[in-house]
Amino acid sequence: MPELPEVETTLRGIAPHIEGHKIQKVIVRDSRLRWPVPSGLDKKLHGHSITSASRRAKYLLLATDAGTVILHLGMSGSLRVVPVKTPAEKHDHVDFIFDNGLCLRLRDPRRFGSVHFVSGNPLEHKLLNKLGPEPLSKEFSGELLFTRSRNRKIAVKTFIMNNQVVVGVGNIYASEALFAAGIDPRREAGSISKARYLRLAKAIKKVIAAAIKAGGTTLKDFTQSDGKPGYFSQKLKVYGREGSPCVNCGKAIQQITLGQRASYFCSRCQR
DNA sequence: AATCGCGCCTGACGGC
DNA sequence: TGCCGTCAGGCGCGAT
Repeated sequence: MPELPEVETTLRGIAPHIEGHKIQKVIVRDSRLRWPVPSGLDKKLHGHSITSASRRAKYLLLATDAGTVILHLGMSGSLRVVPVKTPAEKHDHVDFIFDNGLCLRLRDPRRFGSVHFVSGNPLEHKLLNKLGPEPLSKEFSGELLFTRSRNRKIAVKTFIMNNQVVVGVGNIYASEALFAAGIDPRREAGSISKARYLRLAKAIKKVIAAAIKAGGTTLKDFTQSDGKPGYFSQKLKVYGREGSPCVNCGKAIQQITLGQRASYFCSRCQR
């Protein structure tokens, strides 16, 4: 379940191996991802070098002078850099083979991920052009949350998970940030004060930055078979801890469903 | 415009 | 041991 920190960790792991390198071949073993992998990728990309690898929200952007590959890891996707002769395993759907003997390999058991190719500006792509600010950018602030939430009746947790409000706040970190800010996830977004949104924005930045830092600790092994970023090892204070004592007050953490998604909180510490 | 609920998909897990 | 039902979960999309 890649959240933004895992995608960022992936980016930092793969970028040094692929930037500036020429694509020799693209192999699509299974094009049935969330949307069909575009046909003719090999023809479009053959002979072109990656000019930059970057990220927008949870989308990875691999730019060439012929166009940009947009990748999303969905629920279960992972990207690894492996020696080109490494045998593909089950669920290894797409390979980008480079002239440095390495292969960028997309694995995605549940196939919720996707691969796109655009010849123009990738940020104008339909999936990207309505996205809100990056959580770690200065454009994302408590002011923005407050302004955008006026007259909104949805639960605040659902609100901050809306990609048009702010990107990259997934289910885990939404719960964690609301706990850190002391806000009940069920509260109506439009009823929360500016002061509390200032706290919440800071909490979102803090929890995501900490998770990226934790993920970074495994980067040195990124080309090895174990491509799992280590952000799960960071201590989650509420997520997945139903029934366990709150780290602040000891009361049992509760699990509820909001917007068809598991949500965890402390009813004493979060109001 | 805002909100709600669906469905894609497979591995993990619980029950028998 | 094996089979089956259930669930999770990002997120776009159609319906309301």
